[in-house]
Amino acid sequence: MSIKSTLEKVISEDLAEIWSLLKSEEKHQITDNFEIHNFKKNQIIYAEKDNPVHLWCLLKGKVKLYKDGIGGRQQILRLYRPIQYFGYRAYFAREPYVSSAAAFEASTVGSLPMDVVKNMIDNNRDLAWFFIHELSKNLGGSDTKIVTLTQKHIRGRLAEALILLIDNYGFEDDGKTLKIYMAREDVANLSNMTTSNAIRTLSAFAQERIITVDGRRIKIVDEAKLRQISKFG
Amino acid sequence: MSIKSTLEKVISEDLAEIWSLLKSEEKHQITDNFEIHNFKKNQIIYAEKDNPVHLWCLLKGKVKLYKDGIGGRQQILRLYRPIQYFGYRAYFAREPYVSSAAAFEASTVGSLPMDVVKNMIDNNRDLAWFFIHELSKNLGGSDTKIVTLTQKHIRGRLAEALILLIDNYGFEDDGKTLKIYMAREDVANLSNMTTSNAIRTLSAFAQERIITVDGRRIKIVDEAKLRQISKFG
DNA sequence: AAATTTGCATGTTTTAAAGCATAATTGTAA
DNA sequence: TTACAATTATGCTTTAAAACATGCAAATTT
Repeated sequence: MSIKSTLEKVISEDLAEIWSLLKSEEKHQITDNFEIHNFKKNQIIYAEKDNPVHLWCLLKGKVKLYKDGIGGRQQILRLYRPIQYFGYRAYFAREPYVSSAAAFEASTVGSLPMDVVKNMIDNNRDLAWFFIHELSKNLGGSDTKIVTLTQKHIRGRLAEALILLIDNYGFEDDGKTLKIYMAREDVANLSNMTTSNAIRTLSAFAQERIITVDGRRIKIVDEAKLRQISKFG
Repeated sequence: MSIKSTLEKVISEDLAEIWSLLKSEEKHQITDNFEIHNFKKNQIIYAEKDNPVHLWCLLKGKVKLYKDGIGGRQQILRLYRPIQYFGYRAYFAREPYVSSAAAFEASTVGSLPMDVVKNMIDNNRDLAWFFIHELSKNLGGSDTKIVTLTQKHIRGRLAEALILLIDNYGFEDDGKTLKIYMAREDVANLSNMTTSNAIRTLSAFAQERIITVDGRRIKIVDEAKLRQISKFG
């Protein structure tokens, strides 16, 4: 099977959501310009201050969007799973990236030049709406995050982070084990706390039988309790 | 002069940015559906959890977009000046508002039903781009805010808030006095701190001759120093 | 297998900011 | 004009979380 037909297969099978919005000339535009990249665990896909050139599409693996802050502190802003798109905001805002993207684990990512995307939006109303919708959802999420990360206490923030992980990556077949395995440091960077406090608070949750922890394997035992802690703050 | 022609005048003079993007049928659609409202100081324009129905356009005055958090603590997310648009994000995200909008001072605001806006976007590529661009800029701003509000110290956050006020509302004719007069509580809500600490830190800045404070009149004496404090954190 | 690094865990100390109390001042309504 | 409420100002106390220190275990490298 040729590279090109493999590509078309991957694209047409995996990009369902956007793909179905496209006309056939647009599909050609994509297959001609789409490139597939493999990133290793922790490899950076793009970095803050870079100029946005591509739309990125996560095909396989997990990707984090984060921002480096003060004293090496990192804040994870959003998590991506297949099939999701990222890296387009800065281009639309006509500014360099304000955040960085890195592979959380070995990942396969497709790229498409943003000028191609721009042309497609110009000629496809549905595609324009797709991005308006995505941007609007993300903006609501970030506005909400501003308040929860600044006002909730450590336990509330960690509970919320765990719920985010559930919503984003779901459970293993047992219906309890989180389908993402991340370092304590990343858990901390997700919930705006130090690594020490992430460890401490995870231990506390385990002691209270809200979760069980076995290395990076986290089992959610009492999701209701978790949501309750998240709400209180 | 009839109400309608007044309206057309107001609209065509003040809505320059969007207006110039419109075709003439669209202009009629607007004048037929556009309503003008007056809000008193501190009056709420819409509230969190409401369903978004209108696009709002600030014609005169100042408006804050904010979110009520824990224990009555309020976080100001964005500030609007004439002529700016707000209230559309939630509609595009197909969800209720996650934040509230209130007049900071006596303000005049125009409203236009979002279904009209939707139709216009469907038929006007430039208008689609206008919203994609606005949403993208706002998302970058919120993502940045997440990090500065969680990681910078009080002085850095206040300095940043003051710079935001400069950028948003500018100076009086003297080139030094901030063209917005807000309660210490609002300064606090803008920079994620308690009212006490906003007062304390403003006093500290005054003592260090970075600003002068006379009631709600804030004069920026040393903007460079302010930017320096904001950067350090 | 030994050595070294990396990540996890937990206790102690320090500190930035919140919380609370109390005046002083200003604005506002009766 | 007085009376009342709201806002601003300042000092003192408390506390949540960071910072720091140390130990242990697992994973990697040599």
